[in-house]
Amino acid sequence: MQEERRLAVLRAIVEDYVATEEPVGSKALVERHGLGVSPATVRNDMAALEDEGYIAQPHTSAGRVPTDKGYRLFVDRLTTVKPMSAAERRAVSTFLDGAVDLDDVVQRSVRVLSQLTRQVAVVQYPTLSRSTVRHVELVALAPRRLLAVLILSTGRVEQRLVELGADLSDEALADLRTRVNSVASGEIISAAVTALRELAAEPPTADLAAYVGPVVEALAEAMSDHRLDERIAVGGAANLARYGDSFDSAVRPLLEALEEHVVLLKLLGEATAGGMVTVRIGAEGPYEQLSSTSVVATGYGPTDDALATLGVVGPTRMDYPGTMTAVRAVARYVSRILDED
Amino acid sequence: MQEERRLAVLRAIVEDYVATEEPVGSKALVERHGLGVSPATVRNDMAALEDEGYIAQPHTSAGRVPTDKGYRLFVDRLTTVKPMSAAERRAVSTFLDGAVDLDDVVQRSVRVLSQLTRQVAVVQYPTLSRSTVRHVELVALAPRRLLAVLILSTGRVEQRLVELGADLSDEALADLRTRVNSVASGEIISAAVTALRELAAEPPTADLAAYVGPVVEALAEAMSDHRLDERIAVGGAANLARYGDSFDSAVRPLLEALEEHVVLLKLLGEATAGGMVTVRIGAEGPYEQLSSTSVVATGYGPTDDALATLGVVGPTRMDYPGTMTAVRAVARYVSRILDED
DNA sequence: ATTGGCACTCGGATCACCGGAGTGCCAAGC
DNA sequence: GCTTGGCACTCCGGTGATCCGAGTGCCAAT
Repeated sequence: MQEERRLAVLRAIVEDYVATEEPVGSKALVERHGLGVSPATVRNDMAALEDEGYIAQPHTSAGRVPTDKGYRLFVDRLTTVKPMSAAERRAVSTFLDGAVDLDDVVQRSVRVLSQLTRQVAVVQYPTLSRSTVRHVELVALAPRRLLAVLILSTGRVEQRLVELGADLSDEALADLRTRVNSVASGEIISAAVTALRELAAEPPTADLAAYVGPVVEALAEAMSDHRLDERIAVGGAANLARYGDSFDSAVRPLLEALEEHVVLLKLLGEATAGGMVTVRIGAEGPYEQLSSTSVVATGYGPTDDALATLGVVGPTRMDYPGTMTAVRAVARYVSRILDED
Repeated sequence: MQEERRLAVLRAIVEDYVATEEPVGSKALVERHGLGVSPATVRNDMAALEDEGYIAQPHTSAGRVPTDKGYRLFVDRLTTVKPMSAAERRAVSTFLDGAVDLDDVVQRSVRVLSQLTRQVAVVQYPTLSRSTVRHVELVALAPRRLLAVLILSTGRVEQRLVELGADLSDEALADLRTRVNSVASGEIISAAVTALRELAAEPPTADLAAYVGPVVEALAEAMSDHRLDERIAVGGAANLARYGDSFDSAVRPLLEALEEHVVLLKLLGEATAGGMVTVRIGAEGPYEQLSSTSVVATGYGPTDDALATLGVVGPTRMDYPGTMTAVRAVARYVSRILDED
């Protein structure tokens, strides 16, 4: 069946090109891979593949190079999952296990991911929207000023200063504290916000009417602070130095993107749950200038639904199978760690 | 006086080389700058400058290029302070004035500095060691667990969970809170740590003996957490794309350094107080691999003694006067902003 | 459908060549 | 004693010309 062999040829081309970074010709192909046909046959297949847009030649009479479409087919149908070596696996787990807090987990993830893939790694901090409120604390700093401390299930702590319109008694504070916690603790952020707003709309006692407003507003603001959703860690930018050719055209926009966290987030895309790894190849992404870079990403988080996204960014010419398993593995480990505490 | 003219020649060489990125020859030199002598004279001066090691020729019969030593002399003696344009000044102040909190101030500083200098900007977060304790708050979360919140004069807030060996009464907590604040509030970090340790060593009441230890330890640990001293923001890495030539040799190690915050800190060097800008040229720095990059940095902070360091990193071939004024200006603005609140 | 053969293409390396910018030095001039 | 014009020399960098080889497409044979 020649259709089958054509795909084998495409796979071989992709693998060789990724390994050598040079256009691959028919002869070298039959030598390096054990497909039992002659170069001429392969040439016919290549011509067909080129007609269908899976490969292209940079110049007449040069070898073939996969197109975005070719990579896409490769990723979708030709990838054989290659497991990580035991050593790699061990390195990941021991390195990540040493983390002391959320920041550290993210930091270490970025590092290990970039080293594993030799690519630029990007890890989004766990999103607030999916996490739950563990506890709310209200602390009187002065008669008319208090500190609202918000502790989330992800381990993140946010605090806000609140100025009050009237002096606050200890009893009222204690009352407010219990009421706030009873409606918010254990709730998903979004649910907590609405519950708090309801509380503010109908103050249970006249005593509280003067305080509940500003306190709830401060908490709601802290919970939905969008700047937090945008927090991102980047690592392994030095790997960009391996781009070698096509410098100003490829690396510069990428470096710019890495500093624009909003852009980066859009690049990573929506978090995908359940161990699914998303691959965006070249021009499939949202940014024209990054048409020669691919993104391999996946969601991660305690349960099955993703809390945030993590992945790597690299040239379209990258080792997709290896990168995908690395991304998947790191996501799994991070999820497990976040689950523990 | 020929000595004087020699220096003028050196200055002209540096300026031209920085502007054109090409070795500068005697003829072009007399044309572009109005030194009223002939090329031959300049050639003699150049020969002398070369003997003294201030300039060098990349190849025989090419123009001259400044050496590190030449840049050093230029920076030390030949720099004329060039003030920023009114527009630039306005841009800096309006951009920085929009900052909402400490993080934002640092973030914006990095951005404005990198845009101003078209170089990689580095800003160290205000060091804890110089800041003072504004307030300590202790919050009971459970009978045997409390949250210690540390508020610093820089606006930074740190919190630690503390597990206690025995149940804590409200009265003891209030007592502990006042005692801790009375010895720590307003003190420099280092003084606060020692004062707290003394408190822990000799508990004033038997009641407190069981709690004061862990609480003080948590606070002291938060105060002297060295990871905080290492926090750094980097921006403008995309400017590295302008390096063009000498890529793997120069950009790669720099990208690596930018991720190693410890390295970066060492690179920035000690904070210098009082508006003094430090310039480290090429091999003067502590890292061999960064021998073709220079660092322009200065301390910044509310008063005259520096709280932290900020600066830019770029190729030895950079516009030193412009960069120095930009760094100085940003440091001044940031200092002022930190002073306000 | 596959394969060997063959003519053809074209990119990239090599080499010779040349021009021009720049230098060093020397002798003449102020 | 500087400065300057002149001059021979060097050598980098660009421009062609040439050549080699990898690779292709096509065709006829199997």
